[in-house]
Amino acid sequence: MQLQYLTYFVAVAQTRHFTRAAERVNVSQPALSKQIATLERELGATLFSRARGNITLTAAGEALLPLAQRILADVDTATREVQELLAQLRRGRVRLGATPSVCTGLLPTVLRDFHREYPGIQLVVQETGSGDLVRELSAGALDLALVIPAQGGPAEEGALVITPVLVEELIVASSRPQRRHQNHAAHRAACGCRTSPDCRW
Amino acid sequence: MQLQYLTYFVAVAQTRHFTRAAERVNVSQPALSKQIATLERELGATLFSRARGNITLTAAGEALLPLAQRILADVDTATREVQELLAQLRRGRVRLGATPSVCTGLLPTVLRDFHREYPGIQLVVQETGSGDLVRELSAGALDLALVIPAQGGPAEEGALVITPVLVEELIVASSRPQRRHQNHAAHRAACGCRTSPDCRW
DNA sequence: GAATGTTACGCTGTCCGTAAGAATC
DNA sequence: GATTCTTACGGACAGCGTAACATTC
Repeated sequence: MQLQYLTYFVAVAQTRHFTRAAERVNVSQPALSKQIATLERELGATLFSRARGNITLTAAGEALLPLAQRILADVDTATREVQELLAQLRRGRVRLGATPSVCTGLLPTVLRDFHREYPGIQLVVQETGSGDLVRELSAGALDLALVIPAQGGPAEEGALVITPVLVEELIVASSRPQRRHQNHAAHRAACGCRTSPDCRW
Repeated sequence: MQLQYLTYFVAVAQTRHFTRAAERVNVSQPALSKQIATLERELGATLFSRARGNITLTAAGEALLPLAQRILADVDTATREVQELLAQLRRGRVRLGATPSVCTGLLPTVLRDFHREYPGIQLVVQETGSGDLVRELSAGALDLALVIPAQGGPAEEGALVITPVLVEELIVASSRPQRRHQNHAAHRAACGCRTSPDCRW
């Protein structure tokens, strides 16, 4: 099954005329005729009753028409929706908060990549501590904040949504041989992974 | 836009894996990969975030998925509905009544053609006068009757639906020169055509 | 013979599979 | 080095347009 078939089918059904349908879909009349024949063969059903100068839909054609129209409309909607989404993604403003360590270590690369992909998005970055960031987020002064969660792992904070993004290993360097910091195992158990599935860093 | 694109797109969206999606739709992985790329180029939007071993939908992909699924489901429904309709058309019974003149002149050819196209339809033909036919039709003993309408042309008869099918010229043959029967002009005016648009005889 | 749909035929573009490449773990 | 996605390339096939044909008015 091809979308083209349905386009041609609907054109003929609406014009009740092969030649005029061909003009409407900008194709030669024999090409359209053949595609309709292919569709009919594929369905195993005659779709049009070809009386000279009086093309009408058969029962099978009547059954197909509404679905064909809906399918074509959906295809149109699909492309349009994606386009509209892109248009929205291409302009706007994001107020992002982050801790000093994040701002120094991770943000520069991420912001560069983001700006390259969405040059129309205005980025406002605020650098302060995790506590302040959460408060400003709650107050609506920020859209997004990269914070270091309190001991015990991520948890819901009122109306805020928290998504684990990155788990870092903290290593104790010492002059005496020593095991890795025990919190590491706890972190992995809490998060289930080293890097969140949503994280592209 | 091709339906194939949407099929491949949905497969990748559901498996979150190009290789496994390719297996599911029975195509080589590079072929699928290329089609997805074509779809993305056509929409002007990236649909998947390709992180190694962690394919996820982008916002555009999320927007497209439900519509793509609906379109594919509709295509499936369309073919199935036509098939079911055909199955119904292929078996059944029609009780047809007709006047003696119709049974003699027109029916044989029509019945032969009809039976050739719908060999599974059982045809029961009853031959009697127009009055009786209408009565039996009203009583539900017939499904269809070919009658000669009362003078004055076709009209609604209770719950019956009447469709003009054929207008015949009646010629007076005489030893003296004479005009065509005057009713002929009246008939044409009433019916608007010599043969009804629905008539293939 | 004019109008209209179908069949025939060669051409082009699209899609496919195999093979090679690139990137990540 | 194994896995996984992308790029390259040659072949097969579907769809197109022109032309010829068939049919009906």
